[in-house]
Amino acid sequence: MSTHVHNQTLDLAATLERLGARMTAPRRRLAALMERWDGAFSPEELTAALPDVGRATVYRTVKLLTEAGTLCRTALPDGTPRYSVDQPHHHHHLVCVACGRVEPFDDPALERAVRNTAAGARGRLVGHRVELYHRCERCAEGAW
Amino acid sequence: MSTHVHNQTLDLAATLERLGARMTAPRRRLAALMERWDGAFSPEELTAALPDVGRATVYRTVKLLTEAGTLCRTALPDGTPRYSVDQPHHHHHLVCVACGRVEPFDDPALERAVRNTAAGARGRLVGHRVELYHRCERCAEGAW
DNA sequence: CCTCTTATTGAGACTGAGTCTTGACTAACG
DNA sequence: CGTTAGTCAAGACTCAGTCTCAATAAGAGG
Repeated sequence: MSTHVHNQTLDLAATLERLGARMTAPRRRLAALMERWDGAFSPEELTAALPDVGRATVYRTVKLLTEAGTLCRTALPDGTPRYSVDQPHHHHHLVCVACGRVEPFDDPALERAVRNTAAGARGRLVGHRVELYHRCERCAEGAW
Repeated sequence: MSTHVHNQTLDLAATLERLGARMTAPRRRLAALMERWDGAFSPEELTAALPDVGRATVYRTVKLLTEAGTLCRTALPDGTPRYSVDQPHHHHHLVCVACGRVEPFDDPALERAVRNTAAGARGRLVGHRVELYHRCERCAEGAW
């Protein structure tokens, strides 16, 4: 049993292993940062937090982890990207319109409703996305 | 009764009136184009279709109409913008993952489910968005 | 350990969407 | 008509995201 609890959520080593990719310092630093990040983030924010890691590397790593299914990408209606460490199961997003924080949630009743709606739609359904916009407790208090 | 049926959906004249803005040739051309456009569009597509209208004008007009509530903006998960002539009532989007076409839909049962989920969420809910991704009939046939 | 191969890196050039600036134009109204 | 303020097109600018390339270092095999 080691002293440090290593990143279980991202499981970087396993992911890279699976992809046949190398474990490098920038990747480790990025993974650690995402892990301890509170909520969702954009590549820009990661770059700002790690100025000595090249922009290209940040974008490459985020893309890599997204394709590996480790990260989950979404976009606000204005197109701003939000990445978050993916929940292994199907889920949706609760987005704070003030601070941009994204929390995952899921609700079986909602899923059922979506499936029912889908049944009525023409064509082959391949997926769906639900986003709830709110003002989180923190922002509601602060009256931003 | 005039020979031409004018744009009822966009109701450009009324919208501009309401904003105290002027009715100009580029705006008329853009409105007509959006009106006859099949599905959702991006500013880029409008620009390509009307090469002699300046890019800035296209973006300004789209922004104007969006703020006026005449257009409705959304973004695919990859951030690509999709604008569509807004339905006056609350609705959601059925997006074809192959051709990018967006159709509005609404479903009272789904709305109820969202409202129920919202009731369980912390903070003040200010809105929601549901997107169903499918392969539309046209694309399903064509096997794109 | 050492060496070799090859993936990965950071710097910076590049791209393309979207915005801003500017001088010319014109809609709207008297 | 004449005036004037909103709007126009062109093109400079910005900024996120991608690509190129020479230098570096993982990690496998000796």
